Amino acid sequence: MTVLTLHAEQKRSPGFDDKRLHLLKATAKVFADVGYDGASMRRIAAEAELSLSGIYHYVSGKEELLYLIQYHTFDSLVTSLERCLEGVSDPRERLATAVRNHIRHFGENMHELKVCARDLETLEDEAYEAVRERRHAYFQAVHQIVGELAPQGVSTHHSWIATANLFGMLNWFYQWYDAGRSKVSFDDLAAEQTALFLDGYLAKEKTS
Amino acid sequence: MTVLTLHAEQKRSPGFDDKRLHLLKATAKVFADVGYDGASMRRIAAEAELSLSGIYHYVSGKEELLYLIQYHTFDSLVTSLERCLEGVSDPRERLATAVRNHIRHFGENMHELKVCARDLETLEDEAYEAVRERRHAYFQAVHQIVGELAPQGVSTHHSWIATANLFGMLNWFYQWYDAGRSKVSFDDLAAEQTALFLDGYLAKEKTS
Amino acid sequence: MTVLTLHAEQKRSPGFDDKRLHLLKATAKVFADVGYDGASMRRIAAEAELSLSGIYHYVSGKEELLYLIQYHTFDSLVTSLERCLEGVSDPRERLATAVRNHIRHFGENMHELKVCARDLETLEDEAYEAVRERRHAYFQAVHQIVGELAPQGVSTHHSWIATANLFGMLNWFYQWYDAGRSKVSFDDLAAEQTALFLDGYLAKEKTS
Amino acid sequence: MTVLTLHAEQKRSPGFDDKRLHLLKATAKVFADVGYDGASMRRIAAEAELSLSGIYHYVSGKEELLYLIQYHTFDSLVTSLERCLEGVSDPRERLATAVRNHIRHFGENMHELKVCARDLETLEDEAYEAVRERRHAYFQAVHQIVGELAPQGVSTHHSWIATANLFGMLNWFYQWYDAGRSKVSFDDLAAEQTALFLDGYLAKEKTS
DNA sequence: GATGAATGAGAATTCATTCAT
DNA sequence: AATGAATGAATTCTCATTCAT
Repeated sequence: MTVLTLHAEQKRSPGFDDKRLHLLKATAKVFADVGYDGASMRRIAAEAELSLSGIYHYVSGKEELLYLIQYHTFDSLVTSLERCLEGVSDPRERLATAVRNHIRHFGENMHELKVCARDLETLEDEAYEAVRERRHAYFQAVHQIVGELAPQGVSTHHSWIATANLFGMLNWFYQWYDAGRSKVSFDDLAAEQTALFLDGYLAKEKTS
Repeated sequence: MTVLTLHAEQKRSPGFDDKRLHLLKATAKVFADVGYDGASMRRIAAEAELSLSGIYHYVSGKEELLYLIQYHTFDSLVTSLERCLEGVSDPRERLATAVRNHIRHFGENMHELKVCARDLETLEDEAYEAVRERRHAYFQAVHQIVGELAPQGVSTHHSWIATANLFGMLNWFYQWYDAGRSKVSFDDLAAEQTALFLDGYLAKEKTS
Repeated sequence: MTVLTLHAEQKRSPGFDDKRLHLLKATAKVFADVGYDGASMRRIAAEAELSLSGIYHYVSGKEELLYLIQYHTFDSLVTSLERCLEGVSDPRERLATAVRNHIRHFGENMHELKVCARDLETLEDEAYEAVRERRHAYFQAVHQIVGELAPQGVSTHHSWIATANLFGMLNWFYQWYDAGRSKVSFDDLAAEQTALFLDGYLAKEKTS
Repeated sequence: MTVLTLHAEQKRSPGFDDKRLHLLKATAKVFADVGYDGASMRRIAAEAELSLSGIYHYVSGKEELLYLIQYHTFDSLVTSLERCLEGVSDPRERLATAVRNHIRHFGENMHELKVCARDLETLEDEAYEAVRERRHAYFQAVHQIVGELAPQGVSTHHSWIATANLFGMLNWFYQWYDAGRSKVSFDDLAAEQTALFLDGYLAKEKTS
């Protein structure tokens, strides 16, 4: 697969990247709806308002579509997290920031995140590894924030599992959050999840 | 679709149900590995050591396979939860029991649970509704336990979201738990997750 | 490619091999007409009076069709040559026998031979090697006969090139022989080619 | 198809014909490698270092590429044969000259000749006829030389078949001649083939 | 003169399913 | 009860070609 090389800069005509982004957005929508395997190139083409073969001008195939979506998503998460954390030093506040960043990103790019959750194991070989690297970079960034919350002698193992559970809380919400009907704003939800993680359900209730 | 009627008792030859169970187990393994859409009946047949057309003796088609796996899974969760809770009255202990039950079930039926998480929205119409009903029954049972933890005036809305987050924590673990390598036992993990939910990360760390 | 393993015995239902042979005949006709690349599976299916997907019951794909035709052809040539040569010891007569065998085979299986000539370099890897081995076995058998014609100190290099030229004469005839119109019988043609090779054009003319 | 009209002079910009020749050379290489049907315009463009659509400035389409290559090849053979034969009157020497001319041409334009051998029947209608006319002109020229070798009462039928066999010998060599490895020079090969045709294998061996 | 974008037609192949046996 | 044969529909992808720029 030459998926990776395609990610490298290939200056093409102006507007090329815009249209490609448009295609990726449309694809994410379809993938989110019916999954990678359930999605047909025909449907993607329809969603992107392109001809079926037109897709292959922007992308080498279905796999590359998935790759670009996933890589881009995790890369954005890493980047935006770094930016959000600048100048924030209080450990609790750092966690709150990370959760808020995650949930906002989720809310604004629900389709993409869903694709990252559902079809994480679909890619293979180099493409899988490239996504995995970004994903781990993001996980480690959050893991470090969690670790710094309780510095005195908490094992890495403990904080690792806690981080994994935190991500469970955060990521699962695509399963129950229905943008249209829900009455919780993203920031409120993030605050609630931060509190739940930091102080637990009962403690939180006392203070709320 | 006549998926639902097929679930009703149709006494066939002796051993029929055993073989059907065997088929469902094999199917769950394949679905868990490559997803519903990615799975071919041929591969399922191979995994179940049946001929391709032999499958259609036990089941009306691919959709019914998914239906039976999902319905059975949520139904088992509801049933086993009820049995586990018998005689347990302390609210915290009831939650611990529920979590333990969930995680044990998860651990022993990882394939099926993964199929329930990944391909939740694949079924349609009656089959979807039937599964949804069992799923909600299970959710409500746990939701009630959560609600009873903080009886004085916590809004249903709050406890609902807390329950959803709890399920996120619990269900996400198929994404990171590698049966072979992990050093946490299921019960230890359940205990940790219960503590995390009840007292939060910091509180837990103090007492551990 | 699993092309080679498929050639191994796989006892299937009775009649399977008959139908497969029928398919191969039809395929050879199409390949001979428009070449391997120019042939569509649709057209092959039509020629074989099978549904498009029905082909895939007998054969793993287009490549295997080509492989089976070519392997079978060279294998038959080797086998029939051996049988024809039994009990023939005069060197000139042995050559005449070989040429006659070749041309008869050609005449009766024009399509297949054409496919062997035109699309010799299409197959790859193991399939190519397997065909090549049979092809070389056949070439060597004829080469040996040629070598035995002039035993006293003719270099292998000379006899090799002479054999190659002989095959040129023999094989090229699919380019000019039109079964319908031609007035030469296969055996007459073979005799003429043998004489040409052995004695040259002028010598032959003197005696004819 | 307007293939034929395009061959007529259409004075375009200076350098046009040079570039077109370059394109034809590149095309012949690709056609020789993978055949007409196996060749894609994309690959031809890459080989010619042109943009895909740039090809259509020089040529009306894929078919015309094949047409030009084949027509040009047979036309060159006719022309160069005529020139070579000037002043040569000995019948045997005339044949030797014709063979030498053919093999030299072959050696220097292996790709083109291969395309003429393999994809002879691909063109249709007018384009096919135009090539066929040149091809026949060439065949007849050689046929006449062969006929003159044994003037006294050899039937045209006999000499026709002998000529066809001669062409078999000559043309087949693209199947076995590997420019890199072979130790025979083109002229030596031509001499050997002339001798083989004139005196046969055994006679030749006596004198060599 | 040259090319990137775009596309309709068609390619090989796989799919879930049916049915005669 | 069980299965091999068969198929229509749909899959991803490539093709030669056109056209606006």
